[in-house]
Amino acid sequence: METSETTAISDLWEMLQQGPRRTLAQAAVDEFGKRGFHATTTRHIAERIGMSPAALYIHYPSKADLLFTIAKIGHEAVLNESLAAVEGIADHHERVLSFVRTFTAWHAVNHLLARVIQYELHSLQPDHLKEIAAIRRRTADFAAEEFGHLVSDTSKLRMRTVACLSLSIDVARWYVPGKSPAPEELGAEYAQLVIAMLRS
Amino acid sequence: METSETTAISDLWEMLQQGPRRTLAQAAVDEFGKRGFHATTTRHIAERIGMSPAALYIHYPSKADLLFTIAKIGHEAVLNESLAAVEGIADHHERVLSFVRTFTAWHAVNHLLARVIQYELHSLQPDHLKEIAAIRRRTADFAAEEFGHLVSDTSKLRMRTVACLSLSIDVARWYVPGKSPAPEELGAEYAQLVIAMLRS
DNA sequence: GTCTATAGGTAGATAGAC
DNA sequence: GTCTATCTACCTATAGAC
Repeated sequence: METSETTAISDLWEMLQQGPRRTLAQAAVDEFGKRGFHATTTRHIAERIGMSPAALYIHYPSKADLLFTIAKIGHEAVLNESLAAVEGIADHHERVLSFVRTFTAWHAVNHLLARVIQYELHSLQPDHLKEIAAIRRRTADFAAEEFGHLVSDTSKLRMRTVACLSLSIDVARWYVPGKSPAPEELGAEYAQLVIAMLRS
Repeated sequence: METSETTAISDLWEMLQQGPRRTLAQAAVDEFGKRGFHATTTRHIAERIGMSPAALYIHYPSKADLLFTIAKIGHEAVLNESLAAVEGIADHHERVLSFVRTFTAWHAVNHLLARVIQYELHSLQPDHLKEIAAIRRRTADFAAEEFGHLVSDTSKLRMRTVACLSLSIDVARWYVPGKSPAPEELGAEYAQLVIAMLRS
């Protein structure tokens, strides 16, 4: 089965209709990802797309809400792509391979978005964080269930799950397009490493 | 050999004489680590130790310089503890085990400091970043040399080194004292995982 | 060396014209 | 819906008393 990553990635922003609302969110991802949420001003975001800072407030009630929108889209995208990656695969080993390939490649391709959703949780308002945490829990639970089929010692499942997800998430921190390995290559390599970690 | 982690950790701030300069840096680590550099104000830091915001500027020329001081101390501590961890050990396998145990445990014990030094690089001034990058390179080179003795396929050494260091560094992101495994336990477990990754 | 008070700058957000 | 102009608040950093 083709994983049709390109299609999935172009669908990433589908829940925002195309137009200024989407354009602003995409610009904000680049700026937040580069400098961090608090170091980024509404002027940075607006300038990047040739608008005035005031334009942001027509489409979002606040800068904080823009971050929340991005976080929600990003986390739902990771979860949905992970679920889709194992769909129709019966063999546990193959399911884990496909999941880790997809999860890792996603963090490489979308490394700026990934930085925002993984490293700016503390910048979310409490009510926003609560909603985001629920999505993250679903992703972690899914991973634990998949990994569980390959870990014999159940007492080690929790720590191994954290470690395996952690390995792929951290790609967002160091990944440099052009310099780092291609996302699919990295995903394939990391899938092997995760298998080695789970079986050890 | 006892790794005498406690001693090493208490020596972490040795390059700052005890007094307000050290107190300020320690308070800043907690605040920067919790909220991020740009979200933290000089008032947050000063209030935590019962001083006025102005007091900071007696001991540091700027908030940016306080971050640089912290980054330098942190990165030098990681490097020095890593080098010390393998000292006197001849067997390559044992050296890697000891290094990973120490490197991982450091990021757990000092997870707030680790967050600052690993996730706030983009908040450093260009000249400061250059100096910090040099220390990071020494640590990465050291790791690559140690790991190199356990990786047969040399074409994979670079990616494996990134992955193995990445795994331990990301501990700083998710570690919660009391809830997460004890640092030494985590270090021992991660050392096994790294071995599995390198040998696979 | 530490404080209070404040200068100078800039951020998020709003008002009102078009 | 978008802009220009601006308000209010707060942040870094300094001045000057003690």
